[in-house]
Amino acid sequence: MTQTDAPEPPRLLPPQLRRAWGMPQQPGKRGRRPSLELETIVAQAAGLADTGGMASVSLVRLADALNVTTNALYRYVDSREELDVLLREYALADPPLTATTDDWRAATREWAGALRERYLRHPWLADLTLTVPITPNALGWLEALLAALESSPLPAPDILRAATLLDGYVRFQFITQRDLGAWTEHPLSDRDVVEQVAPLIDARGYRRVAALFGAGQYQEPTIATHDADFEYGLERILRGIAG
Amino acid sequence: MTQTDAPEPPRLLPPQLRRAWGMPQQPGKRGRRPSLELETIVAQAAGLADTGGMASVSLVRLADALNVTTNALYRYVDSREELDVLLREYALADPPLTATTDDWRAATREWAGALRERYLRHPWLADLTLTVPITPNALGWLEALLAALESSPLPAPDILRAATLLDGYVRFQFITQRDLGAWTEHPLSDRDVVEQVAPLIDARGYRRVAALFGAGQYQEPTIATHDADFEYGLERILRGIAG
DNA sequence: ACCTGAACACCGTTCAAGT
DNA sequence: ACCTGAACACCGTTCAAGT
Repeated sequence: MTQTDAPEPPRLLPPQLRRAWGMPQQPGKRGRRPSLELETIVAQAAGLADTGGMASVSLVRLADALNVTTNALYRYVDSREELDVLLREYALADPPLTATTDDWRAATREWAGALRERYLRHPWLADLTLTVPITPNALGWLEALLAALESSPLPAPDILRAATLLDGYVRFQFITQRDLGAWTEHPLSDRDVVEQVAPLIDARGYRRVAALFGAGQYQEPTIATHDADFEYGLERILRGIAG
Repeated sequence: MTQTDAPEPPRLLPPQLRRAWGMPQQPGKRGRRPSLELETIVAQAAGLADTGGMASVSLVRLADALNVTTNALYRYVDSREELDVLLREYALADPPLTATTDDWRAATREWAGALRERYLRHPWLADLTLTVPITPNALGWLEALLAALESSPLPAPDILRAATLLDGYVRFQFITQRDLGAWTEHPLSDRDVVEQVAPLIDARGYRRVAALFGAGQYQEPTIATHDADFEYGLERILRGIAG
């Protein structure tokens, strides 16, 4: 007896995606009612991350903050990995509305600025493993960017590449600034260290790097320079795209 | 009694940097001779990472592979964090020689290609936390890029920003391709899933994303398209920089 | 069906020995 | 000075209960 005439049960999305897409897990089953909502769990996790960074988010601490046992969380989430996916979705909630302007540069700049704000608000967003957008909010951001680029001179096959370039730029630019900032606050950035390293740099013959060190370009970035640096790279990319 | 007339002992670099710069730790002290070399430890760690990814590198497994106790490693390395710094240096060993050409675009392309090869050879390089270059090999790469950009039309204050842009581009471009590739091999990329997600995308009104899905642009990137995608973004950046 | 208690196989790190 | 043994405070995850 073959299986062919038994109608294929509609294959479900993997649970990870199902949850991210907000689909009910086991609709209408009965028994003890859950004491938590998935949303409050994710919100709590985001709160922990906002306060102490991604390093302070663990299932143990999360459960603790929710007054539950660690294991109880596995009723709501399949794994730590899925929690991360949901955290990403949380930070990307309410993607910007599709722009209606004809000025694709302005629309793209607006998009990039909005995404950058998400990173600034939830710096841990940069710590989540980059994944191909397949979840609703991530796709919402992609949709908005595609809309912005629609009036650009780009040929169709280049639009996704340009979108990837822009999305990646916002991300890595934020990371660079964040880590550079962390370094500046770090004891290692003491003038002392720079003075210690300088002769080593000279010894290696890195004269261009030495010049940068000498010019103090490695020190004390301010918010103003942060914004200017962000704009700089974005502008170059826009010009490059415009061809 | 003040401390002022006691000559300040020459402040040493933090041990982390000292080791990365190859300076002897406690020169000439005597006692039991070390059974390991720092270099073999780092090489072994890199080997583990090459084989099983960054996730398979732990002090426990590393010590095991070296036939030592975990704690013994602390004679050579201050912390796991320092091991990561040294791993980065390992992957960036022998930075490219400073280019002598006048063609800054060609030189920059060459630089970017060389860095990309490092990522391809040691994919875990992308998993290490990005830090401000203060170690010899990282600075060597920066020096080479600054040299390449020297004949460009960039004003001096923009050179470091352009360098950051290029360095970041190679990194995030690699990450994007790697993760997209991992996703394509992943069961989630089944045609089934795409078919499952498609109606959800429609329901959200993401018509541009839906078009991409329909066109199959989300599927099966090849090495050829990888190279082409890399070139695409690099070319845009170069054009943007050239102004 | 939910939640707990107990347990497992891992982490990185520290301390008090031994040689 | 090096290395070991033992211990600590953490991880994520699984299983067998209890209600």
